[in-house]
Amino acid sequence: MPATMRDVAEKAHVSIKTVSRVVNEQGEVADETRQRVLATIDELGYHPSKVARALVTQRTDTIGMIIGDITNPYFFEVARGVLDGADLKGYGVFVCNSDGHPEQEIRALHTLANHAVDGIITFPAWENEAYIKSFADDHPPIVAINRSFEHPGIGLVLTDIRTGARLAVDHLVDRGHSAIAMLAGEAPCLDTLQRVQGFRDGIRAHGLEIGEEWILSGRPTLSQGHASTLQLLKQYPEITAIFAYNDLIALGAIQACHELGRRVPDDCAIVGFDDFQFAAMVKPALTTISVDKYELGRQATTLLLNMLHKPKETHPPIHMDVELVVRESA
Amino acid sequence: MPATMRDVAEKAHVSIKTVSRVVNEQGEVADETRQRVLATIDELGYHPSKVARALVTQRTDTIGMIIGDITNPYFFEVARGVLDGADLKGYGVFVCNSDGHPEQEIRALHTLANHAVDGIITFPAWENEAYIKSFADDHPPIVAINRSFEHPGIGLVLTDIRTGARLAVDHLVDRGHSAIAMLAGEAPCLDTLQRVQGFRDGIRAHGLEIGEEWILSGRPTLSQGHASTLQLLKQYPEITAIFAYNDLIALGAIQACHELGRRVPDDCAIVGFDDFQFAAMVKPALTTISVDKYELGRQATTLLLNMLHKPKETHPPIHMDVELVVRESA
DNA sequence: CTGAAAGCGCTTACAG
DNA sequence: CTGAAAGCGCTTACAG
Repeated sequence: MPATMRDVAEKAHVSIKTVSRVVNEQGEVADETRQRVLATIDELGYHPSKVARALVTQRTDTIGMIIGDITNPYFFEVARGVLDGADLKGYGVFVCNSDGHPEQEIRALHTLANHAVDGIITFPAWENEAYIKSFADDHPPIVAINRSFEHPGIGLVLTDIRTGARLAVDHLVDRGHSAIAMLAGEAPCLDTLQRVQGFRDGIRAHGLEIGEEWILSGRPTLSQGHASTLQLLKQYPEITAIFAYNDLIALGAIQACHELGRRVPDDCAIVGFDDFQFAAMVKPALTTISVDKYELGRQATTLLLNMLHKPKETHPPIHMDVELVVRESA
Repeated sequence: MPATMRDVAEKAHVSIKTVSRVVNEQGEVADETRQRVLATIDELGYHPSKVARALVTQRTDTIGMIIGDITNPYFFEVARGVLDGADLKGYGVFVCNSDGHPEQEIRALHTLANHAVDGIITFPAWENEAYIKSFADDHPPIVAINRSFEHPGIGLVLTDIRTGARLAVDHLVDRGHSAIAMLAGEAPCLDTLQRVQGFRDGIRAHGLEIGEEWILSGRPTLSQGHASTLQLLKQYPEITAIFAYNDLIALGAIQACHELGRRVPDDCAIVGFDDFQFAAMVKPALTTISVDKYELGRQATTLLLNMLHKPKETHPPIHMDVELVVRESA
């Protein structure tokens, strides 16, 4: 039985509308009246109901975030940025987990819509491109991270992944490697495509030749990285360097190297991607491509809120830079 | 302009109430009518508005979660369990971040209440004990993790921390150590208290004597662990083993040992707490006290939902076991 | 500067 | 088996 606006109104001997006015700091209210209402609000411990307000304004002051793989630390670092960015602007965050399944992402999209979030931030499954575009037509704005889903109502935050992959290859070549393999992500996803493009850019620029069979796809997990590396190095022992889709895969690759008696980086150099929270703490410390994930989350939130508040304007994609961080693994 | 219940009703030539009945699967509806309504719902792509429903039922099918330190992987592993547990029961999760500040936690509590979440899961700041208890009196149920806040409306999930600390000491003594220091957490918090108790239990049981100056308090972060260890080992070089409040602190301690030219575990053994996601991947791999954080999150959610659905019943605290995991650091 | 009425999109008794 | 009325707690024009 928390106090309602009517309770405040009665106790303060004003109309409900006047209470609403002082709560929302809108319209002129006599100073004396305002003080009385404020005092009553305080006395009753009144907090306006967001639910009731939402029903009429159609805004909930809430954004939804769909996280792909919740065990991947990358997402949590982005999530931090989103949470902070939203909080700063008075928005709450409703979190869903798609576990990387396209159908679950669609379910999450509707869960969020039913809860009437004002906007959504997601790392869409590439399979959902068409669905999300049509979803955006009659739903709140969406910010898609690392996807080129150009469409009205969809804002884009894009990491310069291709350049990152290129930097990785350049570094490996610098260190004298020419037999460089790649552990890619899952197939036709932009994250993977751009890494592969950057990888090929580098290989080509340095006049190397790499067979397709040295580019392996797989889930972006530690165990996948482990398994793929085992397979790769057994089949092609001549490989001396690996560029991994992300740090988790790189970690798995390092484990595999240990098991195969290959020292990292001496017998096999490994470059990761993301520069996740513990990249510097593992053994050997990861050489990796760094992305400012927190800032990415912040930017995504800023973009989304801009889209909410200025729906008429165009909101160009935001680009995030990458950086090579050299540690021990390559 | 998503379809409303009235739109469906008009198009299907029934009353709004009948639509409500089929949506909620309550009451008898003629089969033919139901089919017609269902078809119309599908055709219009109708989704019931959670906010309208919430206004009348006073339930939002949403729980709130307040995360302490969002950079600490411990919380995210718990969060995964909460997210999954809630999703399984059709609940959404509204996430707030308190950053470990008591005032921010209070703010988060009210944000969640204003959004009318049905219940709240939090790792309360010990300073907020009184506040949270009185908050619980006229607000939705709360589940507090690792706090002995016994109070109506507050459910408890408690990790057997004291035993964990004891196991750590036993292990260190087993390995021949007698000069054992402790890097505790922040002062009068239950997490710290119980670890210190368990630590003293072990020291006493093995007939050792440890001065108070070998028990250092500090924030549960890597950099704090680093700084404290530097200070500790410079001042008391006779120390050969450290029990750390959590894995982050343990990691910092390991770094510090490296810098001081002390090998881990030979010159200084280190035991952590939590068994976080990368405990096995760091160098050296962490010996630590393992807690099933995911399960903890699941249990907390189950408890909260039970409290929601069976408010009359008593809901005894849930206890989580711990386990010693021996790796390389001790 | 302040208020009475209508309505946001649902559900809850109450009838029929 | 189905419907008309009231109301959840607010805000939005519209008056005065």
